Amino acid sequence: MPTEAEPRKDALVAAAYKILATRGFEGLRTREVAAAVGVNIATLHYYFPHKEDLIRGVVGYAMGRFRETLSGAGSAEGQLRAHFRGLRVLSRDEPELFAVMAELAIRGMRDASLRKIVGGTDDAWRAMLRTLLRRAQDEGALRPNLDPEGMAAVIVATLKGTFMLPATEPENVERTFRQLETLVGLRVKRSPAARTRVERSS
Amino acid sequence: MPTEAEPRKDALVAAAYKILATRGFEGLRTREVAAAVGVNIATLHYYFPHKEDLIRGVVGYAMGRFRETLSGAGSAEGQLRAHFRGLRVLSRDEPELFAVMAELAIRGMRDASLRKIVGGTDDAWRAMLRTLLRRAQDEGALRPNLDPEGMAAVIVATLKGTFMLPATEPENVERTFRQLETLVGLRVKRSPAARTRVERSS
DNA sequence: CGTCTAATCAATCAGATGATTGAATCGTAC
DNA sequence: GTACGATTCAATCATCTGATTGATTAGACG
Repeated sequence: MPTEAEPRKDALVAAAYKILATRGFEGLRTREVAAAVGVNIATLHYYFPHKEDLIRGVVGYAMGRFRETLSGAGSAEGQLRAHFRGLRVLSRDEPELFAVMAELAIRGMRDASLRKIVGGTDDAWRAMLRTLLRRAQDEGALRPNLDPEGMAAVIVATLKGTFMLPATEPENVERTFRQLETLVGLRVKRSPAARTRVERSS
Repeated sequence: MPTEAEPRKDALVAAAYKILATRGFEGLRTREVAAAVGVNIATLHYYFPHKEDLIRGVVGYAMGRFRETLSGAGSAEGQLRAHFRGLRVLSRDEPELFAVMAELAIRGMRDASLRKIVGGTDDAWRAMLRTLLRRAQDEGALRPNLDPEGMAAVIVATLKGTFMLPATEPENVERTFRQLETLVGLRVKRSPAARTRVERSS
């Protein structure tokens, strides 16, 4: 357990994480991080010689925090549902995580080593979804005419756009979410003013 | 035409826009903006008393630049196709615009007035897509069992996640794009092991 | 020419910011 | 209790950064 080994170090990372979530990189100051922990700036530099080192600490923490949510067990359909539910809960209880991830994603555009980390997590996420989709499809729980690879890419992109760049009311977030589930086949189409006609395109 | 009225002012905004795209808010310095135009800092402050004023200028420029791409004429299906094609081209020729939009979207989380602007553009985008989808649907060019409202939300979220937070290789961007078009019905399902059956939902 | 205004610049300020230094403090081993 | 390594702090540095000041230039107008 690396947690209790260096409490001060972890506290500094946690404080930086919080500030990064609320103020972004634009407003991340070493002094403020130290103050939040109630520690002298020199102490911060004792553990993290350079600001960049502290940032790497936050990156590791945030990415690990997110990767935790990727795990799961049970049927593929169940895991899929659990994954969606988990994200919904996460966005409600811990929106800071998405704020931090967004900051990191953007910074990754200018920082090759960070881009590698963020991209890796992204790829892992997409790979997990692809596998889950394929398995759920084999279980017969999903639309059969669905490309798992492409759909996984769309899901990841949609969730990133929804949770990491939420420029609108929560109602739109929920609508996006539901539509995504419908597209995958996890949700029955419940159109109230539904068209009962169904044109055939072919 | 507000463009040629104040060339220096526009040049400053353009320079700030460029720096914002490459360095983000984290690396936006008034001195650098002034230097890029070849002008004294005091001159910058003559036109933009505060840094925030300059930023507002960039916001207006970027948002206007993006809203331009939302226009269109012709059949709904044609407009939809044109819209997707336009975004593809834009992401290839002018990725800075998406970088700036991402910066603004994130900053909007902490700045109410900015959030209003970004959210407004977002809403307009979604509304346009919804209308287009509905019309294309009436034209019979799209899957009939598709909720325009929900699908518009998903499309916007996906495109934001894809272009504004591109943490992966371009190949994934293209895959996401194609899958999105397939979902809407703009692209024939070219699955080699294709299913010819078409399920009825009701 | 003289005056007024818009535009521009060199020089500078005040505060912020990442980082360093040298001196405590504290617990542990001898 | 002395010595030593690990922590922590007060004080300070060097630089950066947004902003201001006062002077200068250029053009318009009479």
